[in-house]
Amino acid sequence: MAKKKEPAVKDLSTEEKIKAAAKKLFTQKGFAATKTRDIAEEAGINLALLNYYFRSKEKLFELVMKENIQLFLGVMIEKINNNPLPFDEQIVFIVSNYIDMLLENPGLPFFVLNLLQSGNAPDGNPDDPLFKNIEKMRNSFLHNIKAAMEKGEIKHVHPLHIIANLMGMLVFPFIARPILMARSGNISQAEFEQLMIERKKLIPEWIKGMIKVSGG
Amino acid sequence: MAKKKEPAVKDLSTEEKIKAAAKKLFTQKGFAATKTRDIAEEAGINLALLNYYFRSKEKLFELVMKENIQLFLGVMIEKINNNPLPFDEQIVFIVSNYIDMLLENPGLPFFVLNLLQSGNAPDGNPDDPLFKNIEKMRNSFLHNIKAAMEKGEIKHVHPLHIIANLMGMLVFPFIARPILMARSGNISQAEFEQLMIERKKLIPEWIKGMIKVSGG
DNA sequence: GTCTATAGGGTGATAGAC
DNA sequence: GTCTATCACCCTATAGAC
Repeated sequence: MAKKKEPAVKDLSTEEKIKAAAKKLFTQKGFAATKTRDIAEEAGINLALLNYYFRSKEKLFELVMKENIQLFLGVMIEKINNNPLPFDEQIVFIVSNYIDMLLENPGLPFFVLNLLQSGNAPDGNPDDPLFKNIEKMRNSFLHNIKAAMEKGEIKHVHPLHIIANLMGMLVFPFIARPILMARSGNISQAEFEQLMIERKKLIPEWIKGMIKVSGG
Repeated sequence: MAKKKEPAVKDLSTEEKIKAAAKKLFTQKGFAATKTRDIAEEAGINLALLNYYFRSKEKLFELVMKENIQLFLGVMIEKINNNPLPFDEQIVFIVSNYIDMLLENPGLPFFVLNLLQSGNAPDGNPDDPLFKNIEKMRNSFLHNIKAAMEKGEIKHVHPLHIIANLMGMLVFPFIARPILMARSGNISQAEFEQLMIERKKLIPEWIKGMIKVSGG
């Protein structure tokens, strides 16, 4: 904390500039397709500085990308684990927070998917701490779904259907945005965001419709 | 058609072997992360043959990947355009065909997303014929949604919500499969397929719940 | 048609001056 | 801390023998 002397004027340090540029390019194009030279150019710095601050392209990738998600995941896992909330309201909470996060980091889902697909990313294997944390969140939520089912609070379907639907509805618009916003039917940036905000209210309703105990 | 002499015994020609290997690797790891050397090895042929049959890595990519989807898209677009079916049944048709296709080509969604993300793929721009065809399918479906709304057949919501939800529920399990099938909660290959087959029946029901005219 | 050998170009990383 | 210059490597693509 006292190690580094920050300039009074916060005009983004070289280190921060690199991180920002790297984040942009990595999320946009994935690991393999991003060149260190592109990052240097985008940051307006010299190529050598990249290796001076971060040991390697891999290390930079790991650092930059994970900083974002891990923070978010930590909060979510904690909230999902300690929940006295009825299931309906858990959904509302998850949806709202997720969409807020995605609006701020629209490139993140694609990055995570790339990571999971293994091979494109430097450590896309299941032992990756990020993977572990996503799995953890999944398991916490899975646990809550099962609990709600046993209480008769929600319908009996395979819990993975619920997770797949919830996650799909949350994340898909962000990765398939070029299709949704296709040229001819044109949709502006503002309209896209408006739709996503609408979804904060709609997704919980849709999910509720799926899990509602119908028979009594 | 008469240009090339096919061997009587269909023991996969060198050309076919390359295409098969390329398809596997490209869908698995994306364009940038796939090396021509890997393709050659996977196909059990010499590296030079790859350039002999297909002019370049790019050309091979384009050819191999698009062959699959374009065929499927053509059928879907035609069916969606000429449809005397009520909206409910259109959904059933789309869902059923889509899931069948995805079970046969599980790597395809990720490939398309990579393509759309532009930069990773050689021609991930919106002028790409594949992109055009996806857009075409989207627009056809969009048209049908609007028609059904005007007939009062379904509820009034922004049509893109419906498309996003339908596509998300169809496609997401295939791209996020490593999460759904995560280690600890383990799910086997067979169980995954079983779930997807279940979804053929369930997704139309869920969608129906979303678009049902409630008031009368 | 299939191979070996290599050209030709780009990428990540570092040495060393300032 | 920042730069220039350069190395060592790996990749795609091709020339040329068989």
